[in-house]
Amino acid sequence: MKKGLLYAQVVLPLPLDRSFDYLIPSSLMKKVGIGKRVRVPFGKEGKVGYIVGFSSRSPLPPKSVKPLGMVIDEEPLLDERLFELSKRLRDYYLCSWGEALEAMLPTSLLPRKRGIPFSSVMEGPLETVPSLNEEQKRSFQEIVSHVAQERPATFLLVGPEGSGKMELTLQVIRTCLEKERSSIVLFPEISLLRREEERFRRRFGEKVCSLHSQLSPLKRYEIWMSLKKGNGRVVLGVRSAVFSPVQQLGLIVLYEEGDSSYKQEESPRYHARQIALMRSELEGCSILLESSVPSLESYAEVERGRYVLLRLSRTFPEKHPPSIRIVDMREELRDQKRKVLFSKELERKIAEVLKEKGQVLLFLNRRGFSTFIHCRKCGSTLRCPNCSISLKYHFEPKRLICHYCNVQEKAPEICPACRESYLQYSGVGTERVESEIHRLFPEARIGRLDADVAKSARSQEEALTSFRRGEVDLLVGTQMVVRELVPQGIPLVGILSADTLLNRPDFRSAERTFGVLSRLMSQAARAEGTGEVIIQTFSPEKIAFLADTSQDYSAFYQEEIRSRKELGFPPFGFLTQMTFSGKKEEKVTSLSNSFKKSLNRLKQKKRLALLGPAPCLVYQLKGEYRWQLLIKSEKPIGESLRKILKRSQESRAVKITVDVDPL
DNA sequence: AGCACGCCGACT
DNA sequence: GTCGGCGTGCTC
Repeated sequence: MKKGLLYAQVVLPLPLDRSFDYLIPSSLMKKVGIGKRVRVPFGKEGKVGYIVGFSSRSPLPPKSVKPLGMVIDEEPLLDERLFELSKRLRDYYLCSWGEALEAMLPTSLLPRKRGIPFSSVMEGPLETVPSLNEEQKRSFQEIVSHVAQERPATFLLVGPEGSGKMELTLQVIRTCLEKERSSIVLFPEISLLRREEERFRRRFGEKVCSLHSQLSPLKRYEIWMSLKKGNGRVVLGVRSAVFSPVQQLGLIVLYEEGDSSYKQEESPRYHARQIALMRSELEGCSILLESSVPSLESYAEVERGRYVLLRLSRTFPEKHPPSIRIVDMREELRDQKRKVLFSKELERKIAEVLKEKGQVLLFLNRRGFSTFIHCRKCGSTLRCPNCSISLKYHFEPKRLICHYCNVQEKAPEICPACRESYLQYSGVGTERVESEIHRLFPEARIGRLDADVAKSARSQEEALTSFRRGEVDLLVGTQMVVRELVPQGIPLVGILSADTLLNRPDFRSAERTFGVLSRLMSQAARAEGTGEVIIQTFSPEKIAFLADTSQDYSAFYQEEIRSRKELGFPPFGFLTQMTFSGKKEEKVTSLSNSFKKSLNRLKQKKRLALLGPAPCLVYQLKGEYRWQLLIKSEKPIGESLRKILKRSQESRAVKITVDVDPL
């Protein structure tokens, strides 16, 4: 410690945009250091905070400054680079410094938070390295030339499942290891990580470690500390592992880079890809983004010459693309005089495939049995008491459930408003599809996979493996079935309502739809015979375009990028979403309006476009009113926004949340 | 965020 | 007469 520095500046794990000064007792003078954790008196209980700086004077009257309790760490938990990263995280995503630091540390180092104990140790003989084909070799050389010469670059590796993306990754990592460089490999979810884990271990043995929430807190802590010491060289993990304290970081890999789980939906609302880019700047590592369907943002970076595009095609088995049928549900409605779940064509096709002992996959992105219940007498709809959302009827557990706050009620026999028994259950979810299939095809063995089934990891895995093994003839599911299920391909894939994907009030809805359609279509690609995809929709023209371009990403890209440019949405400029929430609606609206006025002063200088304030899509959530304000800007506006926030946050009747680069 | 303090409504 | 609602201010 330098002489004469008396006060330590400490940040705390609270949403407070400031630090607190503490006197450094002479006994601790040798132990203090930037980035070290300290126990400090704070309020009633005291807290654990982080030293972020020192000063020789404090603006406070001397007797109101309290001394540090103790210095917890011998060495700072985060080295200079990660400490610097915490500042960038704080500034970019507008959280407090303390929150940023906490997000970077394993939960076992945070007070009052614990993970679920789990342990997996696996050792086996090291695997021999398969050779790459010509196409893979070219991509390999390209990446390795950057990594080896320490010219960091970001690569976008595009290829279908079975094109050897993972093998290529393994070999790049091996080259990194030869250069004493570590790697971080990120997966969207733990189940995907677990699927690849063994392969990594067989290849790299003890150099591999996994870092995720299923490990016991102690294990997590041990792994984290050993990484810091430079022991682990290949880290597998989900989103938060992007902060792994590995030494000599050479490469960060994001598997399925467009997956929305890379975005954290609580403060700090960071995106792992963005953090990877920050680490690349600070530590000079390369980034490898992988996907079967790249995100529009990443592809745009390729077009701008900032990312390097690498393509792989399928190796073995060779697959034939499926035939695609788009069923116009307007005609179906006209012919059958009522809304139907299955078009005649889809029903006939399911019957055919089942008869030939083939498998069927049905996709519908709505869970539950009925998605809304209304009274035919008085017209009222059954709504959640806390949220402005219609309640969904779930056959299991035969109750009405709110998908936002999870409130559950008994399903009423009579209308709660008019007390008559004219309640109609309509709107279709996966449970309803399951029961309908059961009625139409009583012989078929049916499986279902959605968030309700996936509540336990085991039943999720069960649903998948029983379909893979052919123990189930027909699987109905939500988003969770879009990744590859059967390596040889599925003869029939039915998309029951493409409109529920497309008609969402979100500028990314076309991209989302395209992603789901492309992935489902590749599932119907078969090594033997021809698979078929039947898409039911009320907007056949738009869906036809998205389906046709599924084999040609750049055609989709050209069209979509034009509309993004027209509307000024990403990748053209930045988006920041502000949400104002509180129990008193007029306070919420007035604060959101006055916030807009403050922003208006910056409008010219920073070239902002302000959309709203408008009620959120779910404008009542858990009993609170919510309004939002969307800010379009050319560059990040964190700094200006923080200043305005500081002035506006005085009233606590309204909570303000900021989401930078919202999804 | 958590906690204390302080000022107005329905109750043992 | 009290218990308790949540609006406001403070934490080094």
